[in-house]
Amino acid sequence: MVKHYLERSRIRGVASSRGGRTVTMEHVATRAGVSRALVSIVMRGVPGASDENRAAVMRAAEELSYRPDQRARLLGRGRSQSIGISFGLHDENHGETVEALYQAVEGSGFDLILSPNAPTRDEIRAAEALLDYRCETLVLIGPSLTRRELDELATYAAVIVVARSVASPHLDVVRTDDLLGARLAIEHLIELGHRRIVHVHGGRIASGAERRAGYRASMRRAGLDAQLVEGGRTEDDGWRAGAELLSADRVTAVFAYNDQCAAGLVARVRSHGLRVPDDIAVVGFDNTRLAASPSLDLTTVAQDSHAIAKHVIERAMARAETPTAPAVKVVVPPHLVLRESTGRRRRS
Amino acid sequence: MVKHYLERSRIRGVASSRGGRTVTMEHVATRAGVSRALVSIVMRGVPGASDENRAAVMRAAEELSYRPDQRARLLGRGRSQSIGISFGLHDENHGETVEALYQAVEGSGFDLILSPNAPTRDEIRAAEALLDYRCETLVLIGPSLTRRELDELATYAAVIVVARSVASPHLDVVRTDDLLGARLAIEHLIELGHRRIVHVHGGRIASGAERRAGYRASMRRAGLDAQLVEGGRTEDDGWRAGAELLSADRVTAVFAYNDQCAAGLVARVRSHGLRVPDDIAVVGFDNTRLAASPSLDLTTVAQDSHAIAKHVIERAMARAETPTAPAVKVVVPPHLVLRESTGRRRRS
DNA sequence: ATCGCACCCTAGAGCGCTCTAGGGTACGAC
DNA sequence: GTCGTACCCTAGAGCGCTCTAGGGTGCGAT
Repeated sequence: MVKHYLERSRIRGVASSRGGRTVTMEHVATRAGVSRALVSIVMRGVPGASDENRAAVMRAAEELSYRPDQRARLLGRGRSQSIGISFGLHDENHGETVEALYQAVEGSGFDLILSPNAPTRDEIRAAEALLDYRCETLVLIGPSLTRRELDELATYAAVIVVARSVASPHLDVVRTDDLLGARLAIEHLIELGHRRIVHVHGGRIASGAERRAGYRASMRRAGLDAQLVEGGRTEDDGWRAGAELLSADRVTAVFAYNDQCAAGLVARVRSHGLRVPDDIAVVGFDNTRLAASPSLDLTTVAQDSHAIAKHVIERAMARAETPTAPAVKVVVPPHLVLRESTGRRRRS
Repeated sequence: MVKHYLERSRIRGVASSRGGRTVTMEHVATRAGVSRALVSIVMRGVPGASDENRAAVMRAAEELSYRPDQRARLLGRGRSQSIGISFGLHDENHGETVEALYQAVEGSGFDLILSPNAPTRDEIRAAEALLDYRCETLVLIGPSLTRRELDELATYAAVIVVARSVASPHLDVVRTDDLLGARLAIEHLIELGHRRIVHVHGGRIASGAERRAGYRASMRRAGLDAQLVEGGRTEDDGWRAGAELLSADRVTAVFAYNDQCAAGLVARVRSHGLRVPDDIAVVGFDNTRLAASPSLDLTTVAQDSHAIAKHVIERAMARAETPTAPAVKVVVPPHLVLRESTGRRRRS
């Protein structure tokens, strides 16, 4: 195995000449005895080359272990054909979506460029980095930007907001039907015989309002009283909410904003000697790995990240065609995953 | 606010002409009344422009809301000056490192390009994507590639392995001193009076061997018997290991492979009515958010991700200068974070 | 023969930057 | 006045691709 990098040269011109580390299309063309343009045709997999030459080019590329330079590719084609993704580096659910996006983009000819946001790297920063790469479309997962900021971003590139609802006419939105999700959770609990069902809500976080509304509507429909307790997205929030629950009267079931919140909550009530689901049933949201873990075994509302990803990519491609088309809002139905935290085993 | 994208044209040439969406250096130069080269000088922030022109260029750029095209930038400079990062999309600890890397790279002139790996996107795939962007350096966080595969990657670009030790002479390594970490954990437990200390280990996972060795050495040093139980990196693994622990004899303390494993373990022993730390003390590794959550409040070995990131970037820059220099192995000391799972409160 | 038409293939002009080489200019020293 | 020397600035040649425009070639139809 040749250590190519040992031969690497600091002299700029050398990189593209024969023998240097960087293999370009030129080298492949020469070796295969064809023009650069034809190599381009073959590498892009478009029609316009004879089977014979196609094979020759592929072989030459293989032998030189040639890989097209992505930077040059993007620059060369007029449109960048790349989709920028801004996501929360520490948000497990975002990771799920990103993974699904990679699967969905496969074979579409588009590239994904990631730009994480985190406590020390805000969303504006993340989005700007994507703009610098001339992404045609910005996919923002669960953004906490204001509507004004989102609209401004939309002046620079097409923007698709995921996992949050925004009414702006300039933004495509793809999100889970949180209302339905909440309804599935509540109806399940009611069916199990619960009457005093509390919602530990997410406050102003993305989707918080929708889940709250869904909870309220479902309770009303069943003729039950809604009872809200402030929660949040983290275990800490759930833990705190748990304390409040313990002091509440005869609560038998809880619908939490998300799985993490539910986890903290479960930990708290368990630490007070109560059992889940016997003393208190719990439903989460998102179906994260955590929910599936045996220590929690949490009934939860699962978002269909594959469907979401599929729609996002479709939207992105459609936008690339017709930038001026009116904004599209896609709502994807979730489904309920039954586990022990609502007594799956008792039922079966 | 003008909706630039509404004016976007499919006609290729138009993009660079005045009035189109894409603002190029040319436009800024014209507006500021200078050459493209001077705009380049100003945008790069290098010396060679008068204060007067510098201001004029900045103003023109501002007015046109110009941002240099990153793709062209990378292509234009001979060296790509970009560092590719491969990380586990679902690994919380990797996220921590990535965030620290973004902070560390700040102002260095280098760019970070992310490529996640996940169950449906293997590490080879992730690394290849980075090669396509002509990253000078590949930073692989906790890779589970074989040494052979790593060595092969090193023939295409400089490779820095993070959070795993590899003996190859072609690979720089930056990692936490796992031996020391294990020692800190064990010595802490011993100091608290524990004698029967079990290690729920990580098997063949990255760092698993080192932490095991550190545990063994520390126990031996204290004249105690080592006792290993198979664990892993997930809560499930910890949960399963917990079962085995419960049947073990008079174990009073556990050192787990990582925080997640510890969490599963704690959940299991608690579900059997045992209390942490009263009946059993637990120490984790990584100091993830989870460890800090009130439901766990886990004593844990904290990796210094900022120091690690700093070393990684330093290494990457040094490699860019002297690709042929011998491999450097950097070991960063961790520290112990005391929390309730080993009885912090009792001590104070 | 001549034309029309696929089908292959290539030349060459970009894409939007960077950076080298070299041209002015101003000013102090001689 | 001449030279040296900073200091600014610009022309223009890349970087490694893509893609349009157009040049063969071979073959069946006329």
